[in-house]
Amino acid sequence: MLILTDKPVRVRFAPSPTGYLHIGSARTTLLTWLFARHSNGKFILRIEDTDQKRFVQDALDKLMQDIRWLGLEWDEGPDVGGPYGPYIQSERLELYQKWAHWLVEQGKAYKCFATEEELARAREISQKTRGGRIAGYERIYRFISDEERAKLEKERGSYVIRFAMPLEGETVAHDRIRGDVVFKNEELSDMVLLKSDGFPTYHLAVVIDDHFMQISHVTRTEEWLPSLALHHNLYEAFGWDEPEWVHMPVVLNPNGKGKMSKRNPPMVDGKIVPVMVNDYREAGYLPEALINFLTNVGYSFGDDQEIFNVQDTITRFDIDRVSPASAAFNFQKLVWTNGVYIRELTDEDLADRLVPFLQKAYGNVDRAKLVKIAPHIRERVNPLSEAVALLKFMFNFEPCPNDKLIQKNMDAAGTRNVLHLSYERLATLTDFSHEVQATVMEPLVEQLGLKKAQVYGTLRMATTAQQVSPPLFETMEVLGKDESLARIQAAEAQLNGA
RNA sequence: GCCCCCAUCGUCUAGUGGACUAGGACGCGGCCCUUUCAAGGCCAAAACAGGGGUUCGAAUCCCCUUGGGGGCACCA
Repeated sequence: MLILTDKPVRVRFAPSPTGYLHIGSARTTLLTWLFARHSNGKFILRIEDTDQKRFVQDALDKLMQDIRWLGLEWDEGPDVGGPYGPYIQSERLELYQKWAHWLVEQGKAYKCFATEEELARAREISQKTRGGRIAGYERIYRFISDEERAKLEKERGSYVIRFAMPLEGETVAHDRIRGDVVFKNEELSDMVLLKSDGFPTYHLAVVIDDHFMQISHVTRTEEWLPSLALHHNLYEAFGWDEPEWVHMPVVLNPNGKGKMSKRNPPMVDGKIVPVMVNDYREAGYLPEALINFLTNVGYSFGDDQEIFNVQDTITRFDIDRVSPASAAFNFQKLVWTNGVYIRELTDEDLADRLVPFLQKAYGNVDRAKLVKIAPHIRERVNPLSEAVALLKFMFNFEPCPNDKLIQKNMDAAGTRNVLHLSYERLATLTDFSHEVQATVMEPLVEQLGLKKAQVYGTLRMATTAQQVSPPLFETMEVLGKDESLARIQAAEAQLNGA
């Protein structure tokens, strides 16, 4: 692909601080960040808080926390500063106001005094008389005389500033991954640039900030494509060099119907698929797995490799390989990817990552024990929060009732017998390793003429009270001889009492 | 409704006019392994939306249709 700009790469992620980070935003942020890192450019975080009505306390902190958790560090931003600050739009109001009025002076924008009612009426008339077309209905104050304008300003006081779009011809903007995008000017509206409260709209703020922050490439999702004509014309009106446009595909629901949305959470296998990055962290998805997975939503390296680390991803990333087509969120593949990463963790690392989940559920946890059990649960905890249920027997053991103790095709007497004989054999061991346990237990199974599932199932229920647990002998080894035998004995006693 | 974007297995995708009897991965199905649950191994099913062109030759280029997505605010 031909290089359209030789300016140093400076790209930004510009969220509106309304809550946690959306998984779709995370994907867009990731691709933007990869582009910056690959190009040795700058990745900038800018906060677009120009809607006072949507202000959410704490949202900024949550947002930054989520982005950092993913490992997408920014070079310039609200907390780290930088040469083009401030990086919060509400702190840049004067700039927007100055340039909005400059456009008015140049005759490229105008003050609009329309009330909501006037606008509604104009829209209605436009719809009726123009074959359903509503573009342009808002131009009621575009062509009035200077005298009228002065009069209205005196009478009404408040106004918005609208951009005067070209009325005929075409607007053509070039997108890096879509090529030329053509708009018929007669279809376009005069959008509001400066609201009556003096705050800019997104359209004005984004163009001014991107210009003054020297943004080289505007990366955002497809949702913004319809306003590309406006932004393109704004650059022209200001007489500024246009950045390169890069409109990325959106992330759709797992079923491909509609954007991922937390308001209508997608379902897979009857379960809700998390939409916010924060939910993935709390469920126990590894950030590196999320990054790996997200890289392949709407992007691919072109080979058959599925697992790659961040460093390789940065090195090999090529923005021209971003697909123009929207992509469904393949939740099952994310789960699989997460499993791959979990299995690659060392015992220590896995234990460390497990601690917060177990601590939350059971209070203080013994890390040394976790390290010991780690190899036996590695392929059984995906996401990590599943460890809470799987390891309950270690941290909050509650003996199981007799009916659970008694296995398929067995009765109380048989079960008691299994427990008793197992106890006797295991009690003789000085080495309680799982290998040695097997050497005494396998012959017992044969001697009893029972199935392994029956004998081991009985012991599993006795020692863990769980239908599902790590492998039995390994589990008893970690539990220790004393504790294991005590539980077996207690189970037998419980059965005797019945 | 109008405007914009998009179109290969169920899903993510490879593919940039001949190497395509279309490759990989997830998922699904089967078999194996197995003390539960996983993990793992092997095998299989599964797609170029349709129609016109262009070309010696089209999954690849063009047009139309259809389908999907996005947008139509003093929200971003």
